[in-house]
Amino acid sequence: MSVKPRKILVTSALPYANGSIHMGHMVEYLQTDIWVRFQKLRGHDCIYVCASDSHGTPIMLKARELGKSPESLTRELSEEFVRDFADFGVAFDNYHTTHSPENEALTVEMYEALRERGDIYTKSIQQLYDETEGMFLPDRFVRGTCPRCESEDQYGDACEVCGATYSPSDLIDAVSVLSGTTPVTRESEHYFFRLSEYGDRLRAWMEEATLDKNVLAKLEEWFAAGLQDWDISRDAPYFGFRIPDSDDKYFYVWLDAPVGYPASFKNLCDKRDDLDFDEYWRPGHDTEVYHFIGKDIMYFHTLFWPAVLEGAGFRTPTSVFAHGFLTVNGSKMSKSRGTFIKARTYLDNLDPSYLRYYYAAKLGPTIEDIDLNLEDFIARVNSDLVGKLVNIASRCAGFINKRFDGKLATTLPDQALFDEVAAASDEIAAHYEKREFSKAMRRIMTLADQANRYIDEHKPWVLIKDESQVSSVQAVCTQGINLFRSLMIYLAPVLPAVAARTQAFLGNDEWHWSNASEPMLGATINPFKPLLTRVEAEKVQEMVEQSKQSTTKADNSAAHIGIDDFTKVDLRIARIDKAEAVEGADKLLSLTLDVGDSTRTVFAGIKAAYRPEALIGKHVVVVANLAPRKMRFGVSEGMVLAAGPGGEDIFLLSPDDGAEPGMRVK
RNA sequence: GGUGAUGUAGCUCAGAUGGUCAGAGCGGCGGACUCAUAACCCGCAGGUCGGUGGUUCAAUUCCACCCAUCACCA
Repeated sequence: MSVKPRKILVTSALPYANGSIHMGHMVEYLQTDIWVRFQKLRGHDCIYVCASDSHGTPIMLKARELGKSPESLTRELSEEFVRDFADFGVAFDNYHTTHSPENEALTVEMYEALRERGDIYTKSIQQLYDETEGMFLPDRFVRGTCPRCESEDQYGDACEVCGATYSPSDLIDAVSVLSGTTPVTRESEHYFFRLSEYGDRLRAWMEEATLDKNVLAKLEEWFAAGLQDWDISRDAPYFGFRIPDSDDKYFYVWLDAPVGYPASFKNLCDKRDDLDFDEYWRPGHDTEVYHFIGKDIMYFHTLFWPAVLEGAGFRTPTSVFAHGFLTVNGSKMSKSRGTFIKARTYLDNLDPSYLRYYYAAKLGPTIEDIDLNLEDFIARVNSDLVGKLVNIASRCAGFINKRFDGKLATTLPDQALFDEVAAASDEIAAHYEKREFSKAMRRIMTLADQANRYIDEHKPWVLIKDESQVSSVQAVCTQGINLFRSLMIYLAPVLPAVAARTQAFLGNDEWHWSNASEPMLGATINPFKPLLTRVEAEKVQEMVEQSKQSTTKADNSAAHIGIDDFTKVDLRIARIDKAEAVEGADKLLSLTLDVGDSTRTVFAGIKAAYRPEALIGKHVVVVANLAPRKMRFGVSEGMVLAAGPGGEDIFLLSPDDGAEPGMRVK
């Protein structure tokens, strides 16, 4: 190609190092990897960097819970991440960590540049403080009763029941998740970044960044609400970088996390002598920088990050590409259903090529969620990849190998058909470039259908029986193999492993995107071995089962308790005297219980499983000394024991005949 | 609660300044073939395009409201 290669730097969002990589994460890494491989195949200089996001309160606490230092926790997880990604064929040019000297240096440099400009100021704020733990509490570490709907046990930032948003101090009966004690309000000096001053520059940036319309809509929404300054500091104890000139203030993890992009790139520059950091991160160069992210972190990447870069004298991203979330079988990933599938669990059972293709077949450039429907996954992969695509090579290779000594013909019998496939090159490339992977896959599969139809029409298995027609068998199969080869080149970004096997099959064929338009003739190919085998439904089932197991194991691993702990729970037999639906509650039944010496009212979330009238007279087990809870519908004075995942599958515990209300369970 | 997105055949998804825009793949059914990892080829089935109103000669496509799902609210 005569076109000058573009210089492109691509990133995926940094995985947070406090848990394993799962199928949802993989949407992003596979989407990015496919795009990067496409750019490389086109001959561009494309660099793909990533890193582990290694700071913040959740990591600090997770490490403490496991009895490790945050450094070793994040190092171990990073090693796990790297293995998972590599096994999925995600080919980073560099993988680093945000807990690195490069990141600290760049974060401090940006901070000081912003401070010099006057874009940093301090302000005293009030925040909840856990006196037992000796630390300020992030919103998610405070729970209590929603101030609006009075639902209990809600997070400090929002109510999951009524959707209200508020600050932790608004909660009724707020409790620290860490110590269980009631937090107090304390003042603390925090550092703020004047994001509010950046409205015009951000607007200018979003014009030139050619963002997806959904991203733009979201940005407009935020602009309409008004840009607020950003609190970039956190109090000690905190796992992160200390703010210069301060003893006990740290940079908020979201300040240094995106700096991990240039920091990882810096780390790569130090290892290679053909890369210039400034060419990619200072203004005034014609390099391109793209961030692939999930739709949940758009705020950080389209407002804070460009503003910080702009203010600190760095270049802003060329664009930010946001994708949607993953659902499995139509719902959020669920541990109890076995659809919360870790990357490693998948790899233990299935070929990564399957998932790469399946995601590609569903991904577009929008923030729409995509669904991993496991039945559809099996059907789609087997039908498209094995039945259609690989089949083209499989049905031609035998003839070439057995009858023609592996030698391809020197001309194509149907140049027009080959030209049609070659002519799709630009269209498919345009789809890849715009991240319209699903359109690219559809186009490629339509061409695969044509290839199969061609073979069907020319019937080499019939021709081979007529000695005078033998040479046309070689021609037809050479046509088929060339059609297959071109399609595999188009698919190489999605299926690098299958592409590599194909290249070996074709005699170590070297590939560039443009090779798809040039037939391979007269060459000798190798014996055909299956390039990809079918997805086995049992393996998929096995993967789901293992995903269920890994969570039950976690449930069972709860620490042992002593008999003293158990006897603290006052379990009593109770008889249901009255049961009725609660007005306005979808799940609750109001139960009036006879517990021997008294009656009490208990709300139980069993409406979907039991009809009220069927419960009257039934004996159940109740936690009698549970602190009364005020609910929207009244006070619940205990808890009825039941098992099951929920919904219609809830099963009340009941004693054998003879047990009387008030008897203690022990 | 506010804001945004999504809701099209059993499944996964395309689609249009409003008028051949009711489609593809898979599944299903029927047929053909036997080179191929029971793959491939031909044909059929058929969903009032989430619901209710409205604008219009005409709406799945525009508007309003409602319902469901997802996300964000720094």
